[in-house]
Amino acid sequence: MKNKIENIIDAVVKNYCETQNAVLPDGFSYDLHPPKDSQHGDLSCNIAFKLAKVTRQKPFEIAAELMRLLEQKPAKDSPVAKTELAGGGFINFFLRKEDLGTVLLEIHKQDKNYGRSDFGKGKKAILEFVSANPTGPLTIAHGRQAAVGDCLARILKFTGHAVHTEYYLNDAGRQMRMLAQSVWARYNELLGMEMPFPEDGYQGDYVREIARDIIEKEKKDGLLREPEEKAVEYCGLYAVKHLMGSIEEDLAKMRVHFDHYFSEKTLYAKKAVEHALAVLKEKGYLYESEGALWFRSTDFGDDKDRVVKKSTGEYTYLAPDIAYHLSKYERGYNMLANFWGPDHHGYIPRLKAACQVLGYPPEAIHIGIVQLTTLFRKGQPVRMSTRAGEFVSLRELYEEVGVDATRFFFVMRRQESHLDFDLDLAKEQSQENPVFYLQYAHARIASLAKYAEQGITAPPSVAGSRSKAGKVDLKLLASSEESELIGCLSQFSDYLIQASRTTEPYRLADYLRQVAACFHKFYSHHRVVTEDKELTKARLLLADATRIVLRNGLELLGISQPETM
RNA sequence: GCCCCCAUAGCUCAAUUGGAUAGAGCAUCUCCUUCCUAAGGAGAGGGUUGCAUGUUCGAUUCAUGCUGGGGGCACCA
Repeated sequence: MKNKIENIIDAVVKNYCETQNAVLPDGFSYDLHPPKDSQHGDLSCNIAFKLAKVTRQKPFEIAAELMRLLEQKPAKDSPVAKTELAGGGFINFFLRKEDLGTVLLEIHKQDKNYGRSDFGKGKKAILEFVSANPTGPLTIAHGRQAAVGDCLARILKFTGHAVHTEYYLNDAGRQMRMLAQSVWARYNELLGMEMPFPEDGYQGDYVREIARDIIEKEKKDGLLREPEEKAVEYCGLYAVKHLMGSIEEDLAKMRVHFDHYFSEKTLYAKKAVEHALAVLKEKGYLYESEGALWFRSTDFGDDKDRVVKKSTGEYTYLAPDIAYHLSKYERGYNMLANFWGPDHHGYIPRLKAACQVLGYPPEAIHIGIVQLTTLFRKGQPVRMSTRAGEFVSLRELYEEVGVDATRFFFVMRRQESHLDFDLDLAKEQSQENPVFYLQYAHARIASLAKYAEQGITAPPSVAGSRSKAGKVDLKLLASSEESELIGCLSQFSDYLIQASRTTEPYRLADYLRQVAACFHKFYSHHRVVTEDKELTKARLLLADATRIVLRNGLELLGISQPETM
């Protein structure tokens, strides 16, 4: 429906430009969407204001001229019932009720595909997120990154991108050695040997448990008789395997899927780091100073140039990371999105710089921060500290409040904003809980459909209304609540595109709340199943279209869609 | 000291690439159920969008400065 209006407007604008001898600049665009105030019509357009910039004429006069042209050459088959000039230059379109409602038939026809678009045009996107070092269980912070990244992956797929998700596994650095040494120290301690615990070692109980596992399930006290170097290495490998197992288990429980776990180690094995630095050098962004190798990241807006190879001959963290991103480029991904914790804030400019050198245009690079979460219990913040080993793990969270609430709370705010997570609210199965508000709407519709099927007046079932959808009289859905709900449902795809463009899944969560609110409002104002069979049919169609949007939307958020509550 | 982010109702947050009278939820108060799930709905109160200047037909949105809060400034990862 919107497309039809767009075509009409485009034709008139073309016509107008010819009479004015005006040429539209590149990237010229205008808005066409339902206005906040439904009194302003079903679709509102700001084209006159935009044209004013080009032709330097008054918006109101332009709009008046456009209206004149519109009336002069009315498009055949136009769904527009009335056009109105208002607010100093807005052109408002009022659609015929029966045309407005055709979106409901569209929703039924497309069903699980309703909301899909080709916005991404098949672009190959690679999403990297979580990428937690396997030095402990996943934390709440990782959980939010997981939820945001996974939702975005689902949304990008739905909006026409070829999406690949990856977890970058730092299995080669100093923290790995520290983990190995920590486990080795606990191993010795458990066997009654004297051994000081490493100064910056990992204090958490899980380290001791891993050491105990090695003793009980694998080696008994055998490691003591091996060369220390080998024993430590064994501890490290065992710990990584164990921790990654637990991490993957958490992610699976959270319904977060990764297509690939990319090991940092493999970069060294393939000499990929040398290769990457050679590329930088070839492009002229590498230089030597004070015995170290530097990347000239300041050419791309970084504060200072960055060392990639220390004077000791070791690589910094940045070097393999550049190699990793070169691999993304060489594997053909033309859009990349990374989600990191706030501690990586200052690291963004240098990696963006690197990605640009490697060949990515700036607009294809989306490196974003997912801010921290503070848990609240009884109005008080819950203390979390990884250092002391007393953190609240992601597992504890989703086991306490459930995966649905966990995922929803994690994505319901813009990811760059700090999140307050009210544990009591998330567990409460009540009106105050936003995730239940959505699920309740879905369950209500399911229940409504069941009721309709066994209704005394024998109205058509929802399934039946689908097959006979063409016979539904859409004009009957004329109340403001019904129009509002229809308008809301028709915007599903717009919001998904917006979420894709900004890489912000919270926009979908926000939209679904609108859908649920519109439905609840409609439901409480109008009885769906009545003696009036035609009206019942139309309203059931509307309810079922709402169900489809809610289901598709919740699916994209990775949240279940209960039939009963 | 330098750089980045944030500042909207008492609280938590929205406001569609700059659009019409800045909206929800919570909290406070009032009301709605012989009838499809009241886990819902209707209404009231609550705002100089931190301050100032500028750009614009139009600014919560953009620019500059200031105030207040958070984070970052490694040959760490």
